[in-house]
Amino acid sequence: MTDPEELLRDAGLRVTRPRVAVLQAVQSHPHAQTDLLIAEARAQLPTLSHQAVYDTLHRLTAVGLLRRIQPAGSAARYETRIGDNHHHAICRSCGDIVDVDCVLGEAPCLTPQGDHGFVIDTAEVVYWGTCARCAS
Amino acid sequence: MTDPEELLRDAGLRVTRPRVAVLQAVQSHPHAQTDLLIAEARAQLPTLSHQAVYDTLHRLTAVGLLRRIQPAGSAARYETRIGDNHHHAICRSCGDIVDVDCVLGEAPCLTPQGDHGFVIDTAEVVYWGTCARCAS
DNA sequence: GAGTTTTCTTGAATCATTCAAGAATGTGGT
DNA sequence: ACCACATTCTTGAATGATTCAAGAAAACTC
Repeated sequence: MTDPEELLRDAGLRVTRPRVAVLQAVQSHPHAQTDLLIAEARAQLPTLSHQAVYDTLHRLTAVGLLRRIQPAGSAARYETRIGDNHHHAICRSCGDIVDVDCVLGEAPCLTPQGDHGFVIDTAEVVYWGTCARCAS
Repeated sequence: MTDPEELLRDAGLRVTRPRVAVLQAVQSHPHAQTDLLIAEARAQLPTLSHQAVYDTLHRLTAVGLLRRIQPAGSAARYETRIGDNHHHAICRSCGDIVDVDCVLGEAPCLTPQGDHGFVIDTAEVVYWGTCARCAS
């Protein structure tokens, strides 16, 4: 199911032009930063305010339609692939991000030692390196 | 070896009062954010500028004396424990960070599948959850 | 189609961080 | 110890992503 209107309605949110435009922008540009999403959404809806995009991204993240990624040294990024415990590889050179399915089927490190009484709900893994293009 | 002056000299850096004060601040406040480190360093050196602290933190990170951590939703944090591939558990409620030694002795997920040709040098793991105090 | 609530626009504010230029300080050689 | 030079520090302004606030516009309900 990738229809923006349907996704919004099923999440219990009002279906508005700004929300549809933002969701489509994220769908077609995975891992994009907010400023690119603003530009993309404005291609559909030129009068759209940046604030509406910020609001929408927060809202969609809160209801679970989007996942927010905030790698060190980068502004926030968003993706629609959620709930499958995948991780990310980030290029130190160009900042490009690709999805990575963890080798270990299950969430790998969910029971660390010496956790000081933490109740852990998520293990987030980021692979830092150099992408194929930058490596050559 | 934890003597600030010696550490700086061995790293090939000039030993200055600001650098000593900043390094001591990080040593005694692991995972602290920059603003706290500025305050702590100023307890030793009241005239210290914030810019000197930023410069010093960058410099010490570049030469490997410090490690920078930038969890989602937080300003940059620094620690002196480096080079041992340890990870962090972060409390969603209070933002507290504790060190965690990974269950798997070796860097756990350094050979992900479908890496799209990435040359990966580091796997960073962040455990998100609730700390003991906030859970009660 | 009217009312109510939610959402959007506009414009200003915030915060961590960075930039830039001149003053101060550390270090190696005499 | 002192000098010269390079590095580092202070000061003050600028940046950029994000948030705050108030009124206008648009959805959904009946």
